[in-house]
Amino acid sequence: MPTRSAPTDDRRAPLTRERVLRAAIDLADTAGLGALTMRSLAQALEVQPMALYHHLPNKDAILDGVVDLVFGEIDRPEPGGAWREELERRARSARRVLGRHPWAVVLLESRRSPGPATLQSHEAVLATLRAAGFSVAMAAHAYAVLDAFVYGFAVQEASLPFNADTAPEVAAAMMRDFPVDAYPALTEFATEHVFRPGYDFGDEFEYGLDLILDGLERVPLA
Amino acid sequence: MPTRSAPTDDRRAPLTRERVLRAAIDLADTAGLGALTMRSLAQALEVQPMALYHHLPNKDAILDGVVDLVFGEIDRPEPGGAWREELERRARSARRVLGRHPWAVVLLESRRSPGPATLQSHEAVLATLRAAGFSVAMAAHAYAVLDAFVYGFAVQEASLPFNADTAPEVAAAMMRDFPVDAYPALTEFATEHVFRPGYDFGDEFEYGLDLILDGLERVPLA
DNA sequence: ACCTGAACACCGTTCAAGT
DNA sequence: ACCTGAACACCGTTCAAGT
Repeated sequence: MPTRSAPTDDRRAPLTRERVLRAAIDLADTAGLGALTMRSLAQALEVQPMALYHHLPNKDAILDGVVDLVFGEIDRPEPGGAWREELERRARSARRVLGRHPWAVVLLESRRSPGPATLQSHEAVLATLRAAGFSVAMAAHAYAVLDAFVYGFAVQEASLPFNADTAPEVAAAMMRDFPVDAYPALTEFATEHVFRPGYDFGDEFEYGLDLILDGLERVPLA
Repeated sequence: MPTRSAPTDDRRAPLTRERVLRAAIDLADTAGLGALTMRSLAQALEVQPMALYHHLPNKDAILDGVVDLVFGEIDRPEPGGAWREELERRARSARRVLGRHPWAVVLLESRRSPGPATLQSHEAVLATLRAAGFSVAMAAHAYAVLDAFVYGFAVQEASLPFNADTAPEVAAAMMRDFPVDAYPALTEFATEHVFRPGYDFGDEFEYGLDLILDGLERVPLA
């Protein structure tokens, strides 16, 4: 180990594109996307705001870069492997990564200039499907339905006002002034299922993923 | 008809919550979500920015209100009807509405305080599933996978940099400096399918919707 | 080559005031 | 009751300058 303090004194390391993007992700993870401003990012890096513009052209480029790093965290399927297992692994990884970076969910699918990690991710999925015998048209169908589900689920999960642990308190608060008569099915749904101890919305992910993969398995590949 | 000019001189009508929200939707439809600021909204209503605060507490409340109006545009399924047809109709309607208001896609599932139209929408879906014999647990599965797909698809569609008409030009521009060797599956996918005349990403919606509804039909309701 | 300081044209929002 | 004017504490970004 040449330098023992590499991880701690990197506030003094020279600014690089990489360091700026990593700091941006840290900031969004801890304080949310709204707290990610050029000024707060500069402060986190102990530098003046204008120093950032020397490494990235503008804030949009920072968001593009950050999205590509997040895409890079998602496991890629192995072309040539069993397609169902490989796509399952990728889907679960995507959900896990987006769980770590909930602020990234709205960014991921809305950026217009994909970076290399994003392209490699798409490449790996398509190559896996083609290697398994899917026609180009069927691969398009499969990818569209799978990705819509994975991202849609991540959006819903990221916006839940509670998790499995905090559900009881949130439930009590919501029910206090909820017009139960106007929404009987919703009330039944909440009181008898969603807010019961043991219910975890996250479990719906595996159900939906299986349903979609079952459907893709049943259909002719060409 | 008591007043012949009701639709045209409503710039002079008194400000109401309703008028503010309608103007906000118009502004976002024509100029995007980024152009929706308190100041631009006030200008569209020919009023000073601070006048808005008399009808809505803050910008967040405007976004909440706008989301609820958009939810209100989505057809609700009829409980007691054939569940598959009813949910299909709702899903198609949701996609159409989100196509009209692409800026709303990122807002719809990320707001924390649902309005009455949002609650009625959820109520109608759950009531339809329950009336068709789905158990509460199965209704939760069905709703989660369907909604994740519908919103996820809308997100993807809203962020496509092209539509069926403009695809050829966009394709040519993208291919000019695309590293085809690094992404062979992606290149094949683009040149032999997605950018071919006649391909419409929107058609993937019907494929995925059918696949999911087929899956739900096959599964026991309880 | 890399960073800074001051400024510009924006934000959402508060507060005190007008009618 | 409803709207306004001026101000505050923020934004992203440009431009000219420092080392």
